Amino acid sequence: MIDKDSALPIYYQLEEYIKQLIATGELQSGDCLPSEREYAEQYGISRMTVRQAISNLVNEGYLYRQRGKGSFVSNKSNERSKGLLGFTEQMISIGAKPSSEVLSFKKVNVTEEVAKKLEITENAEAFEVKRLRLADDVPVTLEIGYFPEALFPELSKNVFQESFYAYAEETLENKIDYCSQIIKTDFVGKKDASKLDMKKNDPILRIERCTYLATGEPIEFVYSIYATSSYKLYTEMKRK
Amino acid sequence: MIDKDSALPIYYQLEEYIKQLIATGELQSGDCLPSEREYAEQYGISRMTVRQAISNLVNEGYLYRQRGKGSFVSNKSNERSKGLLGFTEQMISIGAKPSSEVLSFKKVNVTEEVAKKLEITENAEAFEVKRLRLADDVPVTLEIGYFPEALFPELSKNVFQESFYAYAEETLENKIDYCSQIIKTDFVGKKDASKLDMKKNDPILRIERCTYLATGEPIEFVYSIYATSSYKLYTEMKRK
DNA sequence: AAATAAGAGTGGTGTAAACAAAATTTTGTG
DNA sequence: CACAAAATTTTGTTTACACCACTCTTATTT
Repeated sequence: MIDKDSALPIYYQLEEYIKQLIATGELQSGDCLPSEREYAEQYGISRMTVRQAISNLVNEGYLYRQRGKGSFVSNKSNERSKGLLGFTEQMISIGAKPSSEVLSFKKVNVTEEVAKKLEITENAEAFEVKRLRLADDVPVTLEIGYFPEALFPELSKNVFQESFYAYAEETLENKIDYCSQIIKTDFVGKKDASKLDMKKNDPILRIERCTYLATGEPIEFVYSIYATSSYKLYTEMKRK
Repeated sequence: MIDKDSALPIYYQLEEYIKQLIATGELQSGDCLPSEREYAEQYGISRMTVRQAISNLVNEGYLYRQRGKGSFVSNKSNERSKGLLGFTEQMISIGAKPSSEVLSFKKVNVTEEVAKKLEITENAEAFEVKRLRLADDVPVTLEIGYFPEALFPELSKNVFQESFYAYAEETLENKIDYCSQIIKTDFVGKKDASKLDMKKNDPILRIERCTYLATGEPIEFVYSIYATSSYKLYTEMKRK
């Protein structure tokens, strides 16, 4: 269970072990975990190491603690969202087959608005990518994305046939951390309607999304429109 | 700066101190913090205590760490969203004056769908509240909310003139932790249109929101429609 | 029988120390 | 001067311990 000679940290091994118990149902919602001292004694490790494992799982929403009582499994721990996912990842997670049709790919000088969002100087270069994205071959969204040339000098059209998030996490040392979105409604125009198999003036979601690294550095800014007849937007927000 | 005799934990005092340095601009985006050992020595506290403070700030998105280099201030640390906010809190945070008009308030036996969302038995009792909510006296959303009678036996109409989230956090021991939302577009009906100062068939956002405690226990389920001509929905998602 | 006190168990906070791993700086050598 | 090795500095992991605050059960007292 716990291998002290492993290259992986002990607290990480314990984390994965507890996650697995939850996944298999051996630990159910509301169940009380063994106490920190019990874990420490059982595996011959320090209580602080156990605490680190449990603290991480609390931060990730799997567990919660109550002083004087114990640590417990959250009700939703096994069905909580996986957090921020790119379109490709999102489709896979709900069991749909994602695909992308790159409508255009070119290097441009960014507009004032995009420059501001990406925190780069106006007229700096960025890749502009227009994509139609499909779930199980049904078109659900049209996107125009901007990616700073300075961050992704090697960016190519191929990347957008696959998952950009996966590419970005490979290329950059720092992982993707979060995104912020502005959502409003609108009517679909004639051109976009035909691409999305909609009638003109059907309602759409218009979303502006900016994605950031843990450093706070923006890595993409995307305008998109969603046909919500075939797609429901799901978001989760954490308090404080 | 650090008061060892304070009732407040040392790590918490250090957290607040560092947050303040960021807020006042003494620590700017990308700046490197003093090392953990420096902090420990300077304030005569243990390095592990310093680590706890910094770890918490990393989790909250204020800082990020790089092994061998140091701890740094995130670019966005001073302008990150406050996370999940109720309508009242949200309006205050953007400087608008929130108000509520309670259209109806009664105890009902919940429908199958609501029972499922609130994880209570079908036909269990809950308070049903219909509200029109305004920002700076402009109507922006219509809500029908359900609140389990078992959790809030004392719930009264007055609560909904104010902020329900504030009431819930006072009443319950466990704090509100997160919410999940399903968002889609629709056209507004005749009745709702008049209440929201809209024309029939204007586009709206239809949102189903369920709010949970850290235990995973649902405390409210709300159907709402938003007139996004006067209101933009803002969400933030964290990765992993 | 009810109220109180004591004890045991839980997570919360804090210390001191050691070594590992990664990045940087200094030093030594050719 | 340029390059490599060594030392230093950083965060990362882990241990062992001590005491506090809170919750619950049990024993004692009233």
